[in-house]
Amino acid sequence: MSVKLELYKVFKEVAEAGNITAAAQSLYISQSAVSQSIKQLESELQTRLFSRNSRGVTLTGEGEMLYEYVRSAMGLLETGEAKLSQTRQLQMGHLIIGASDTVTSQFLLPYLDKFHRRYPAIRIQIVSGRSHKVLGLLQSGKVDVAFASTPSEPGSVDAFSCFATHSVFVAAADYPCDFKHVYTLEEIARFPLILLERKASSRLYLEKYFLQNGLRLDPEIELGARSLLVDLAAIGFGVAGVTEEFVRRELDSGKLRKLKTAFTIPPRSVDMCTLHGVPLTAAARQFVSFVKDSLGANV
Amino acid sequence: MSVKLELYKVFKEVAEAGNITAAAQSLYISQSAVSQSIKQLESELQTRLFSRNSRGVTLTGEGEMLYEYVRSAMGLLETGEAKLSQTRQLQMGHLIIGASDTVTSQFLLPYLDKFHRRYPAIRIQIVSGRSHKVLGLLQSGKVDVAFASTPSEPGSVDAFSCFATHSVFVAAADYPCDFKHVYTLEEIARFPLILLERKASSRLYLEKYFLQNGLRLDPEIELGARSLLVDLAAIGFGVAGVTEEFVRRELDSGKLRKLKTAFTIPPRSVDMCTLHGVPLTAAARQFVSFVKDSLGANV
DNA sequence: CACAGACATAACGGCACCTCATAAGATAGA
DNA sequence: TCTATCTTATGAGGTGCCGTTATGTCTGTG
Repeated sequence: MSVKLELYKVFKEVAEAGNITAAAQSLYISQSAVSQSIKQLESELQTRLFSRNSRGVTLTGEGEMLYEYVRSAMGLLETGEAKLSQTRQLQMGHLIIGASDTVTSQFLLPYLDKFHRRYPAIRIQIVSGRSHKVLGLLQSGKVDVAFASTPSEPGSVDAFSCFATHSVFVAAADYPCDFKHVYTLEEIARFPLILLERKASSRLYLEKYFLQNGLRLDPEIELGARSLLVDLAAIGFGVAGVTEEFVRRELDSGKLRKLKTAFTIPPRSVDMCTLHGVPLTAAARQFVSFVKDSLGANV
Repeated sequence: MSVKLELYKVFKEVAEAGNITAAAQSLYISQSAVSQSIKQLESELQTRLFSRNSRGVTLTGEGEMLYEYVRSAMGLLETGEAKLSQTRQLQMGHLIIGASDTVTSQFLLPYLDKFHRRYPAIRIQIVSGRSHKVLGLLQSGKVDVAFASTPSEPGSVDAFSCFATHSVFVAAADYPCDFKHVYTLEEIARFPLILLERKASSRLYLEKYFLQNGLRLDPEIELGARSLLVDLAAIGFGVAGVTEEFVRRELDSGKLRKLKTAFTIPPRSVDMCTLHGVPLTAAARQFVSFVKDSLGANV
């Protein structure tokens, strides 16, 4: 493979033209240059590739064999370049997003829908997972974009805040509690609590906040899925610690009511994260600006 | 495909090394050159192919896609070159010979056998056909070497005389004729004759010779295969016009006897023909010198 | 026999590529 | 936090290669 690859390009052209002069014209170089290139290639391969006659040149047996390989190889490179060009024009491509189910359904869905309608040739893949997991996938290059709260290592990822989540406590409208009363931390902690399982970052965040104020959270019920949490709260099992943005519908419909509190848990931001300094694929780049633009317009 | 192919060689190396400096060492050029090449490739493809970080470089999504194509393409070129090299060393290849069945069995066989034992990796293919047909195949490049008598266009083919064939008339030892008598053309023509079918060049040659002397040959029996001719003559059907060299065994064993003639039909040469000015494949070249050397040694 | 067409050869000139040198970042270890 | 040592990027400059022009050689063709 020490042969200069440019020579193969000339070789292919000559083989197809069957005529050095014509090949030279196709290549926009002089006949002399082509002649010399073929000579050089033959010398480097130590094989006669063409037989010359007065009406042009013809491939020898060996030349014909080589031509098949060269043709395929050039074809491959050409299709590679073509695909690259398509990708650049977002006419194909692959976008892998890491996000939790909640973020996907509560926030991402409309963007995915719009993006997919705008660029139907781009395959979108969602890898489901919590903040920590998807950030790991981002670091290892398994996903192009990750949606997470509280990025662990701020230095290595670029984060764009998409929306804030507020932790609140809710109960069924007919739950035996005073919705007019302004509850303290201690009072909240004494309710029969319904919380997410401990792996969820919002649960950990909540627990941490209470602990900072000297209180241990001891939930009555722990659940894995957010929808179950809402359902149990709605039928009056107790007070649920939830993210306000994700129960907006139930609050609006009156199915659940928010408890007034004397304290305010600082909101947490859900960020769209990409690896710092690592170039995105065209598709990912487009998706990111897509989301940023949409959010920027809304502000 | 306007991209300089050399850049792909560099690209592949860098992709595999994951490190520009290391790739530069593998390519025996400076790090700077590699850096510039990658930059140029990315600019020409208008696509970021690598992401740079302090410990080296990594392929982007697009780069990875392109790499697969480039790797395959380079692989193809490499195997092409490898095959070429094998061919040159006669460790593989293809040799197509055009010859009549008679020439093959009566003359070629020992050479084929020896050649094949010497270069077992070379596939030998025999295309069976008479002089005219195999010369046509030679002209159109379907065969590398053709064995024929009386080449039609002396200018365009190189012919090497392999052996002479002598037309003679034979009969069974007990055939009612005088083997002491010296026959004239007319006397021969009056025998019940056994000849090959008219397509055979030796038959045509014989007919032509008689015609030049004002005689039409009117055979009793016409046959397609030489062995049948011998068989029929042997059981006394008549006098057969044959090529002496091809009935040597029968003459020696006394199964057939030659009739003495007052005339001598000029011998015809069977030539090994190759296209003039057209380079042979390594295998063909080797076979031709093989035959020439063997015959030269015998002379 | 002259001419046209095709490939080969020779000599030269420019520019692309490579090298050297240095800068700029990032990481790891003290 | 500072330094040593990786990495890649960039700048400047020389030279070898490649392509150009011009001419030679050969072969069919009118």
